[in-house]
Amino acid sequence: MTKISCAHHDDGNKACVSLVPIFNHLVEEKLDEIMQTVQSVTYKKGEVIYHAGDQSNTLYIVNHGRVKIYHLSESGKEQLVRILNPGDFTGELALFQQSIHENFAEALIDTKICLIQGEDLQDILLKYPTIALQIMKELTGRLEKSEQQTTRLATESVETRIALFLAECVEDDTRKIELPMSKKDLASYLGTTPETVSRRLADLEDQGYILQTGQRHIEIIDLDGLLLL
Amino acid sequence: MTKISCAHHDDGNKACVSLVPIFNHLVEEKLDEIMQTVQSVTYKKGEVIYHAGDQSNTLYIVNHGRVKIYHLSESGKEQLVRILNPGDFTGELALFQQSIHENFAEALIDTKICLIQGEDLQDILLKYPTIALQIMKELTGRLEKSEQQTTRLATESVETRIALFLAECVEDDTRKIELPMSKKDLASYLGTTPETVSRRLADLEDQGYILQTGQRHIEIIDLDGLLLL
DNA sequence: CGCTGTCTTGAAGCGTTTCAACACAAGTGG
DNA sequence: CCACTTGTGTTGAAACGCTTCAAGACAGCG
Repeated sequence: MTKISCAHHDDGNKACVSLVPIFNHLVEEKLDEIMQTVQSVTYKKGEVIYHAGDQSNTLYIVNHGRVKIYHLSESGKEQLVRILNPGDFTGELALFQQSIHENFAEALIDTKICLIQGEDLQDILLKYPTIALQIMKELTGRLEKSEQQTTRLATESVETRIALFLAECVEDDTRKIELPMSKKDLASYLGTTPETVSRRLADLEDQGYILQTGQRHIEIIDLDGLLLL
Repeated sequence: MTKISCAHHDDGNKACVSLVPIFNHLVEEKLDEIMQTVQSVTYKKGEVIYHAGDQSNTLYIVNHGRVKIYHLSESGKEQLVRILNPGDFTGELALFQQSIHENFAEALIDTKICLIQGEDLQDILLKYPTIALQIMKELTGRLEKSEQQTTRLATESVETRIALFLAECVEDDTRKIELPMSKKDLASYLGTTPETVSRRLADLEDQGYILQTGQRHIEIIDLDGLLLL
């Protein structure tokens, strides 16, 4: 089902590696060296990349496509942890310990992933500390985001969480946003249910803050108002 | 109120730096070098180390004492993000960007903190990549914990969150645990209210899972039972 | 086109919050 | 050392927000 190709047999990998933000400040020669250690795998939409409980010491880097990381609780409730877009990576804990995945990773669309083994990456990091700094930057950013999400779940109402999420989706200039996921997944990410998301969005629309235009399309009418909720 | 001392004027700093897990694999000579860049500050119980909104590019390492990091929402609700014990650090985002604190840091007891400026630390990391790996390990651990906490807030009931928290407080051997914080702070950490914590703990006691012995002391009667909630 | 999954809307039920009152512990000053 | 003060912890009752279940509308895809 999945296609595995070894780095030095696939020139496409070079594009892959150089695509990744954490590597793209490096000169050609170093990139070649790193490529030697990289494998790549492709997944079709809906395929599971790893399961909770799987053991692994591999770093996964999304080359192209889109991946969702989610958790299943004992009671069967799904919680979306994050979405990976091209250049994003996951599995970093595996760098330091033979660890067990807590979450599931699933390809949302056809996706190509680059793999680096923990030991290989550790060698690379010791040799090229600037890469380590890049990864640290990415990790601290993600940590900050995760703690922010924790705080919101703990202290804000669903309406406020939705409003803040929408506000963060706004690109400069345009007032129109496209939701990066289905409302079902959005509900899971925000720690609520699809029904409640639907109701609160309808409320926000009634109150004149937003306009729902299509399945995943929303127009922000009053951004400042949203942020005051 | 707070006492600032420069590293090379205070021999106590050597103990400080070598205490810190991320540094304690280094040889003497490197420690000396790092010490040159370290400042230390002491805070009395209750003093605020930094405020949300403060600008900073400093890494804070707790030498001795205890610090709580918490967030205040617009509505005035407090959310405890984490507790720092000796050897723990915070402010890592500041390494890469002149950033603004999202949270407050407050000394829970008399506390001594070591400070390293972002640029200094960046130099150190490039020179001694093993330190970068240590910090990455710490960051990934914290990220995993934060995502776990997010997931629990999103999918588990207060009772389950309390049960899981208690289970994690259990040291091997003993069944008696000491809560690492007040019940008020625990409520804030778990995203609920002191009243609810009080009620759910009473429930757990009625159901025979635990025994409340003192203000911060709980005896676990049925650990397996707790984990099945 | 008809299937399947996502989205919406309604009504009932439940867990949690809120407010208020009281018990209790720790810390302070007379 | 006790009384006083302050903050934490407990318990009750009412109110609220969210979830759940069920049924129907809608969109995407074979």
